[in-house]
Amino acid sequence: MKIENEKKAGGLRAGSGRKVGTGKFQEPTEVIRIPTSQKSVITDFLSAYTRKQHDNAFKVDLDAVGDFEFPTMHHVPLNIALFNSKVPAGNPSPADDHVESRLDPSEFLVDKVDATFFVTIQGYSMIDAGLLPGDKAVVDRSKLAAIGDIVLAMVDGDYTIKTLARSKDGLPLLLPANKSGEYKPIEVKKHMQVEIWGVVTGSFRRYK
Amino acid sequence: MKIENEKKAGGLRAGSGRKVGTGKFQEPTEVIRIPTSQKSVITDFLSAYTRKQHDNAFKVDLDAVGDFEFPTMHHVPLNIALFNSKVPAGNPSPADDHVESRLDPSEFLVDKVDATFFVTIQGYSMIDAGLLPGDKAVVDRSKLAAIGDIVLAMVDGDYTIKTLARSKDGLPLLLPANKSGEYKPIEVKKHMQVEIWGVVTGSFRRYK
DNA sequence: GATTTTGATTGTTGTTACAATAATCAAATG
DNA sequence: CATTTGATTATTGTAACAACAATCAAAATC
Repeated sequence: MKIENEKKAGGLRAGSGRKVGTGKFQEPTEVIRIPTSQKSVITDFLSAYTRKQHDNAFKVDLDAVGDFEFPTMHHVPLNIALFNSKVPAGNPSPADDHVESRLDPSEFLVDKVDATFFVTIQGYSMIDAGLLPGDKAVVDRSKLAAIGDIVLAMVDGDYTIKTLARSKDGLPLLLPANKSGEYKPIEVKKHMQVEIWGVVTGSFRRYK
Repeated sequence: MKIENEKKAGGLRAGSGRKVGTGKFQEPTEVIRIPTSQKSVITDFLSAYTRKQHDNAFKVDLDAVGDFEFPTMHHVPLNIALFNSKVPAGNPSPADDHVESRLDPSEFLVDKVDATFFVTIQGYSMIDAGLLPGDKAVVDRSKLAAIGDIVLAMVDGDYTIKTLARSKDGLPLLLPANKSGEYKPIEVKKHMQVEIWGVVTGSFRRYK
């Protein structure tokens, strides 16, 4: 037996309904079309982005939870000879002695695969640190930035790589490494939106 | 008055219709939902990606005989999270060089494993080429050295890394890359024992 | 009066559907 | 033989959707 309108606990409520920003991205979304081959790349980027959003929102240690993760690197280990350039005169052969050690660039450069990403350097602001345009900077999100570290920071929406320092009044300072003086230090003021995304732990490049 | 089937130049044609891969991305696409704030970042990434696809199209066409196939030469698992640094606001220049697809540093740096070794840089003679003391230079012995290449040479029993050039009289010249003038070019004379050991194809370092 | 239940309401999200456009083919035309 | 033509199929941006999740305050219950 069904009686209509017998009970009505619900109904029209002013201001009811789900609130904006309660979704995965905590902000409005939209739909775009992408090439299939780049889907995983973009979803990786977005998972990193959402992770950051959640980090900032809750300030909890998500590493313990392990919900979010970068793809694991299926890496084929290489072991390539590293030579000491002070090889004594004579006829040294790379196949023989004088091998300082054997190393794999990926293992050498990357500590935590799931906390590491690469950024391509633009501009000459860090040239004195040996970072040229086009170089790939290895960024480790898991490391705590210390004074003197080269860091990837987002300042008012733009990414920049600078040396982290502290000004006399205690506020953070982002220093370029370019003697020319073309690039100015960024003093972090209260009103600025600055976030340290990670510490630059290494770099690599190709010449040819 | 309409007469049906008066003229029909068209009609069913086997194999007719638009071909796959004729779109902007030259590959299948799909739809994903993204946070609105990241739309420009992702569209930048995609525009740079399509630009690269088009650049490569020439090479592909040369040896592509059968259907459409991408040169899966590096089907080797290469990974690590993408990051695409945002193009500075107000700068509409295409972001080609900021595109990072998944990257394995070892794959990126080493072409022929058997012909590659590493040398640790000492001294500041190549600092303007971005080679600092302690950096690991990637040396490929299989590549032919050309004028302008950074090479590992053995001069009278000592190893040195310099830029290969040619002097006015046609003899090889090994140029340092250091504006300070502290390091002098090495003019290769007849009586000298000079051997090019390989071409420096890349480098890498750790900061922390 | 305080707490819990309830149903309408609204945002989220992954997917599908669609319409306009673009590319392609071979028969028909000239 | 070159051009026109209309059917055909892919592309692509967007709209629509369905299932779900979150929220509210009235109603029911304690």
